[in-house]
Amino acid sequence: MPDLSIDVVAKAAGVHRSTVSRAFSRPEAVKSETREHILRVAEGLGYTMSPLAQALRRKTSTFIPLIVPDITNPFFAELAKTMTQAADDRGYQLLLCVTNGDPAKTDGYFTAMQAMYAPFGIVAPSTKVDTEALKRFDFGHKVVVIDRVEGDDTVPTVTVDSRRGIKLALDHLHSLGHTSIGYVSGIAGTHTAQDRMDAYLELTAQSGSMPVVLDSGSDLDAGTRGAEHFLEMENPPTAIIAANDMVAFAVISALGRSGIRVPEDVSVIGFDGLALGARFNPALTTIRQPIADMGHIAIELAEKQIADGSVDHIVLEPELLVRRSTSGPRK
Amino acid sequence: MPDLSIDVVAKAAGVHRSTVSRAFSRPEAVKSETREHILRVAEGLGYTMSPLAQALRRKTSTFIPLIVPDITNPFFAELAKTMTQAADDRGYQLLLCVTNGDPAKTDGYFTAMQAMYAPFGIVAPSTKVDTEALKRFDFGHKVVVIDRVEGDDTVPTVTVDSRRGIKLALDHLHSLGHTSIGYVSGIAGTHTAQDRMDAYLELTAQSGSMPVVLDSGSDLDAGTRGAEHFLEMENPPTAIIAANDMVAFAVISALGRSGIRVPEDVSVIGFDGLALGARFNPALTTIRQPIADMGHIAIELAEKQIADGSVDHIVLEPELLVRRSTSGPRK
DNA sequence: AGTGTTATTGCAACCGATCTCAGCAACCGA
DNA sequence: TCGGTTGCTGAGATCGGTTGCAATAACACT
Repeated sequence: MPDLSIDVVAKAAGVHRSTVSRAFSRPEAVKSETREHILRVAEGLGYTMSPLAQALRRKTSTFIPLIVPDITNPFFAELAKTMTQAADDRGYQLLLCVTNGDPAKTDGYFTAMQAMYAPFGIVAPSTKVDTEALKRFDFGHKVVVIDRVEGDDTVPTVTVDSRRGIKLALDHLHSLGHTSIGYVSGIAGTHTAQDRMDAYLELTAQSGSMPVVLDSGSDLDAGTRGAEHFLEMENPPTAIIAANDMVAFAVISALGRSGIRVPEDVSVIGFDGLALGARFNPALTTIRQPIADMGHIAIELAEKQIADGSVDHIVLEPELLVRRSTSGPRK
Repeated sequence: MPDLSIDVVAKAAGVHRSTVSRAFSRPEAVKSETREHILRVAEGLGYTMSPLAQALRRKTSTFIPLIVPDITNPFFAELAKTMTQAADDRGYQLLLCVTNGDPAKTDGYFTAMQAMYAPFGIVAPSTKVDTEALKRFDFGHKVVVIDRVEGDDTVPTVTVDSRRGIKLALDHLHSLGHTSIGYVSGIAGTHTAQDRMDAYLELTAQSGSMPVVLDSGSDLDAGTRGAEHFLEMENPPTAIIAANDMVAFAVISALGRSGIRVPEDVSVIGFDGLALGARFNPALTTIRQPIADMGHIAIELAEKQIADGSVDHIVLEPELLVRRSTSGPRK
């Protein structure tokens, strides 16, 4: 395969480089028969334009980084999946960047994304977003954040209404007859995690019951610790809200290890709506986040910001997904 | 932030472009004090080289694509995670490409990877690898496959010894007293999936028992169907080997829905060793694949092939990971 | 001092595109 | 028929680096 450059196509089609370039990138600027001829020749040669060269010259590319802390977490995996699709649909190439929670790495990805002339980037954080860090980078590069951001309206965000989600969970549990409902907090130190916790505390207080926070840690073992705490209680709650599905899994697993059954002995409800939940034992009742929508919207927000400079903050509605991990309280 | 190019650094340091270039890319070709001076100036300016421009000129980049069918599948997610790390360590940038099993997309990624001058790529397939497709692309671009490849020794591969893994599972189950052991096949139509199945069939026959294939499908619902099949049997096996952890999850979940408990009523063992398995209910006994090693080795194989043209086929040893989903057969 | 090496650095072409500007036809109205 | 548009294409500079080659300086040796 002899190196295929714009010049060989040009020669083969008997026109100048610049005409070939236009035939591809600005079709209306070329007589249509010329264009078709060029396109045909290119097709025959199996030619495609070099995204590198394009990016270099245009100072803008179609690479768009998605920065996630941990791809092993199914929430981010599902997000990545739908976003790859969404990006593809619009002619972008998603570059998945995994930071493992290391802020230095996040920084590195930001500079890399600048160097690659990414038109914008998406960040799904595991910690509260450092808006200063965001600012440090040439703000010609837009970023949209999948979380709430505090005290800074200049960056577009997508989130789901945490309070509403927790309310759905609480209502569901109440309607099943539960009155003592515990809470195990989330994996990450995000605003979202914070919001869910706050919502739980407030709403529980409002309904006149006592909040029971089984664990408020923010690492992967919160679920396990929450379960341990539960086991030590004299009067444990009859239901547990987990701040996210992964934690719910861990809680149920740890409980099961001690012979506590879900939902017979205690109900557990998650938050996320992972596909995996349907295959858990028991299938997990949960608050579903519209992950696919979040992906699409994140990209739309970025494009919108570029187009007209507007900075939106979209808040999506979660929904209750009843499966098998919740039932009436044990008598 | 005024556009930072090699020229502004050169001017600031009082040397020529090419010297700056060499200071970065070929340090030994520059007098050490000059180099240090340049580096210091660059540092002060916050300058980094443009990977795009470098790749364009050098006709080789540090972008290395990892092509996976589905990032939502924890096996691939874990692979991606360790590979990002492994790639990083060696100065590569991993580009995660998700095909959703679409061969056309795979093709697309291949051409894209050529265009980006990727030195090589890694493919973790969901179907039998189409070696023809691999060949169609300029073979200057090396590919290493994470699966066995049939009838073609020109592609480096990494796999784990399927037969050995199945044997470990069988031995474990036998040692617990099981004699009737069923099998639910894997998600993907890979050679690996095939090998596991074949190994099960052969080894079971050798031990004088009857193989019981509960489902041989290759989609996500194999587990569910396998469980249904199990429930319909008059004399169901007392243990089940699932071709991979995800299937095992589905089997256990579906069984649980019908009141069958694991491991009390039936033992289930998976294959993969996903971290998730530890948080399943019950924690999953499984055959662990050294996923992290596979990632590192894949990259090493690629580098080795580039260096000396050698094409290796590495077969790794799996290991038994006993958790809670297996126990003695029910009396 | 004269000559041969070797270590450094500058020059300029090149990678594969884009884009401004200028040139040239064809076309329009007067 | 002539000046003014308009539509299309070619020239050539440019994006941010790399690299072979030439030039110069420094050093060694006879």
